[in-house]
Amino acid sequence: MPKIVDKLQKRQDIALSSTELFVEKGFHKLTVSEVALNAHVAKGTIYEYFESKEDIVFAIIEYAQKAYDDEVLTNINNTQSIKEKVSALFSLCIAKDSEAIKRRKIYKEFIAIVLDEASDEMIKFQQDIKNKYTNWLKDILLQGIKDKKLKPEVLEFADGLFAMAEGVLMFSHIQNYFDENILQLHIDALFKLIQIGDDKK
Amino acid sequence: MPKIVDKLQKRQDIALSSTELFVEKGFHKLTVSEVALNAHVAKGTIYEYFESKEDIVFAIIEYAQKAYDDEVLTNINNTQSIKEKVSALFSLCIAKDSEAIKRRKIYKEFIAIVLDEASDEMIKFQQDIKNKYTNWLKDILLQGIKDKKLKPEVLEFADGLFAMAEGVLMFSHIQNYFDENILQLHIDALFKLIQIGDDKK
Amino acid sequence: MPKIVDKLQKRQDIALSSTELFVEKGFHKLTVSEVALNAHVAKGTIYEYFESKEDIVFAIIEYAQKAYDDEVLTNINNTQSIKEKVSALFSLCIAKDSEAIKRRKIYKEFIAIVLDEASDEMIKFQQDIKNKYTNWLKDILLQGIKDKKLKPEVLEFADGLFAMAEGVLMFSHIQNYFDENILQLHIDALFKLIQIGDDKK
Amino acid sequence: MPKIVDKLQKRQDIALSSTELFVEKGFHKLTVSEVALNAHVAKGTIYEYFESKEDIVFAIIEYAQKAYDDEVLTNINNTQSIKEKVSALFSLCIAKDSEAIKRRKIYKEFIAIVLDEASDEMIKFQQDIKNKYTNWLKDILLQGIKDKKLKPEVLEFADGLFAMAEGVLMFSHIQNYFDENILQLHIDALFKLIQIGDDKK
DNA sequence: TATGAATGAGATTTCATTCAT
DNA sequence: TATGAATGAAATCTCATTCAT
Repeated sequence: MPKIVDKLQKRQDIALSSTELFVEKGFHKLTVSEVALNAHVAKGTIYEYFESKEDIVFAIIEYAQKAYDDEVLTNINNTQSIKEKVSALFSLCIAKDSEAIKRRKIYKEFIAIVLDEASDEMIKFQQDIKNKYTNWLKDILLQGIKDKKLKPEVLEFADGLFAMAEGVLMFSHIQNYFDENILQLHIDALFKLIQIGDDKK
Repeated sequence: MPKIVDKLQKRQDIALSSTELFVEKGFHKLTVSEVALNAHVAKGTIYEYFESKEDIVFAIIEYAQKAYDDEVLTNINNTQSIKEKVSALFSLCIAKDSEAIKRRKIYKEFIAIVLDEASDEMIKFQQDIKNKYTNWLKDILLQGIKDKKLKPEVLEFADGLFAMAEGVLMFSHIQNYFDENILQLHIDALFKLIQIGDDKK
Repeated sequence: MPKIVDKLQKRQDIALSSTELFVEKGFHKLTVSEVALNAHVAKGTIYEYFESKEDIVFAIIEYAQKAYDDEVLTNINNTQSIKEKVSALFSLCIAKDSEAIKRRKIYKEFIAIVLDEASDEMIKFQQDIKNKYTNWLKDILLQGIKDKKLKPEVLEFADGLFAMAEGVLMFSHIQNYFDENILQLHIDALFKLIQIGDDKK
Repeated sequence: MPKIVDKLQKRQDIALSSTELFVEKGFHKLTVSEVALNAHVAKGTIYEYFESKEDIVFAIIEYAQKAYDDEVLTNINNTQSIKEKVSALFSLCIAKDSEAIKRRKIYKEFIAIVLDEASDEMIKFQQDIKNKYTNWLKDILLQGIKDKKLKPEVLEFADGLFAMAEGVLMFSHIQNYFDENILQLHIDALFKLIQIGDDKK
């Protein structure tokens, strides 16, 4: 059993050490040799911990996603207003710091892989993310409804909002696109319609 | 005197003949040899009409997009109600016929390429599509506003709607996803909020 | 018969028009397409006047050599002293003007081809050049002997001098090599040994 | 533990095993596939030891040159008279055995490459050879001067002699050229002029 | 005679993966 | 468990030459 822990640990170490590299190069230009070099292990060793290059990249993505999820949850809990919570939920598509840029790149690379040659495992992963975030979003909105701050119809928009965020991400490499806080604007516009009364204050 | 060839025509012929192949295999698994075989020309001939493999794929995408744009415009003009027009605009993300499936695959492959290694030319192309469709959408919505069928605020949702459609596309490979008419539902939900009066009828 | 003249003329035109190109790119990097483009004829037309790419390049070299030979002869006749005549003979390996640099490049490229894959025709051409120049050189030296300005043994050095000049050429791409007037120095050193008496004046 | 390989040794093995092949075909017609076949390794393996085809060929040339240098030095030391030492130095341009023919071919191919598309590295290598041999030659001549067997002026001919040898090499493929011992004749002629007194004995 | 579209063999190089040690 | 040498399939692209028109 400690052996298993060790294996898992090393797997994670390798994946994490190559995250930056993956961000820079993307799936197709990342080579297994580079990953090995970066992790200070031999090329053959990589295959003791991963089944294939795809497996490596998937692990990188999973670890990054896990870390991001934790952070998002924390941020949601640390904010008060509904809109802030929603923004925290979608920070991937809103934030401008370099960490966010890196994460966007990882997520976009993930989507690129899925779009190009979706494996069942990856599709499942994508679906899980979608469900997880949509559920969190619904929880937030439900609370807003309970607190009479949002109209009940708002629930219908949870999925749509998530899709919108995803769509915004797909344009994020366009020059100046993020300068304009696109998703935030969309959220604002939507909230005008679904908030109850007192936004004017 | 030499054989006279309509170079543009032949370029299109080659691109079109390989569209199916591209849909099946995607950018990375498509080989120039296959394209040549498919077009019944020699490998070298391909390079008389295209500069590189990327050029081939881009041509395939461009022709497909052009054909789709024409169809969309026609469909928009052939429908009456605003909602139908909007649905026609987004038919890529709504339709279920095999032709639509193929087109979705092409578009998704295009996005995958852009996400993975965006060339300026491709980004520009993506941006142009976005602008074109958003403008068409705004025209439709404006008409709705003029006809007092839509609240003026609706204009703010044009970009958001487009992003939403794009996002929906990014999930379109998920099992059963399309059975539920996702984007149509989102549009319906949104229209409830932005239509004036008589939707209840 | 006028037809033949025309053919020859056009052959020369094509060759001459591509001389500059050949100087720039060398045999392996020169393409037949470029030659055609440069001569304002179609690719196929080239093969009406030349048998192969090698044939084109050989023609370029031949015309250049012919022109150079004529010039050398003129220069030899226009100078008085023996040493000047010898220098005129070897101007290819001595001169520093851009025209000379171009000619050196052509000749060196010719040697490169011969060294790499000597065809009988090319070897014969090289041999002819060698014989021609050696004979001219001998004529000059003979005159010097007759005029009692050179020791009779000097005749033995004709071949050696030519080889020396050829060898100097083989280093001519070395940085600063030509600044030092290498061949002229060698000739001067040799003349000290073979001149009769009065060089000190 | 992995198979331990002396990378340098293997690099040399591959280069040496392909020397013959290189002699036969020259740079442009030598293919990496052939090199691999010849060395009984896979094509990919070649690239574990060499960066490019040019790198392979350069290695072949370097190893051949190194071996030749050693041999020349030995031969110089094993002979007594100045003229013999000089002949030993230039044995590349004099010897008639098959080994010498092979070495000439290698050297000529090297010159062809340098003439055609000189890389800085290759030019430097050529220059180093030139300097090395010229220095050795000067050492020999200096000893002759010290021993009062050669006139001091002879030193001025060191560079010229080397150029002459190089030049002779450039004609070495001409039919019957070597039968006549060309360079030896040139050397003899020169020595008549620069030797002190007693050559007649 | 002139054209230029078509050819297709062939070359270099990359890199994920395997496996003997 | 760790290694890293070896693999070899596969991919893109070039270009001299041909030939139907």
